[in-house]
Amino acid sequence: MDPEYADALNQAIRLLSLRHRARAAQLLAPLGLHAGQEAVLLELDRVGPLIQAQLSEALGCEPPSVTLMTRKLEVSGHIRRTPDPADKRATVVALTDSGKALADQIRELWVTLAEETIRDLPAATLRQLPGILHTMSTNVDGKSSA
Amino acid sequence: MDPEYADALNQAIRLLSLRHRARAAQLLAPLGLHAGQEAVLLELDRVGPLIQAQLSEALGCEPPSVTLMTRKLEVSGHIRRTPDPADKRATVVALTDSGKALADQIRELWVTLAEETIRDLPAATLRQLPGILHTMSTNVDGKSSA
DNA sequence: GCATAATGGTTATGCGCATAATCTTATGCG
DNA sequence: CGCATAAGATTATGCGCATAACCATTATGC
Repeated sequence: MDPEYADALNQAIRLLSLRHRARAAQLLAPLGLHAGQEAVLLELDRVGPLIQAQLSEALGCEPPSVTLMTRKLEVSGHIRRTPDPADKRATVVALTDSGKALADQIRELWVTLAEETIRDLPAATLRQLPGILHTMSTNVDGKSSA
Repeated sequence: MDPEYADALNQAIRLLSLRHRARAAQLLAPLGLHAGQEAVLLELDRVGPLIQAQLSEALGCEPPSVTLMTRKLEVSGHIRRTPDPADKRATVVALTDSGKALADQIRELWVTLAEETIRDLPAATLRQLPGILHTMSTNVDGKSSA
């Protein structure tokens, strides 16, 4: 492959990551949230209470990160962490009412973020875009291939 | 816009960011580099010595981040930081020989990373992809609009 | 020509991510 | 059973990013 193309591609992905995350942080700040925490709330709102291991899998980040993030969301009052009666190792994490309310607000913010992001892209591109991004994610995911 | 589409899009971007960065980190680790440092070396290799403010602009991250990253790359011996004689506030950053050699290796790694990333994507998509990513980046970049 | 603003850097602090090591509980197998 | 192994979670540490506050230098405008 052409090294210039490779460089342009990797750089573009890196820049998009930085900027998209930065913009998300701007939008989430008024809610008292930091970028990354919204994924926890949205996931819990989608599928209900989860074990931290399941949450880790869903978020695509490692267990230690989940421990710290959930702890902070707990002290903020948006999440409840209770020991799993069926498995004494596990702790199940669930949304509080405040967390549910926040999830709704996040979803609204995310519509505006998505609209900003795709501005001026043709409709045909928009139809393919989620699939393209998903393909690239799984392509580069070490856990599935290796 | 459809909230589900927005959610899927934002989530896909977040996941791609995490995974692409994680894979980059895996590839860079044997070189003794951490994800993010490669951008410094590649940029300096592209355009030559830079003031930190210019580097900050080019990398898309804030000056304090540049201070810390360049310091670490300096102690690793891949970069030289010298005071700018023309402007006593500025410090100019340049690659050492070791840094140049590393930049070459990074470019090779980035070809394999890019090839992995775009596996199974149709050629038509590949032609548009850099433009799409760039459009989204600038769309979501606060500094241009706000 | 001097006060004021703007620019370049750094320090301090905090968050999200990572890996490595450790502890506890579950589970599989002889 | 009992014991080795796996799985869930945490602690410690380190990096890349951010913002806020601060200092030193340069540029600006009356």
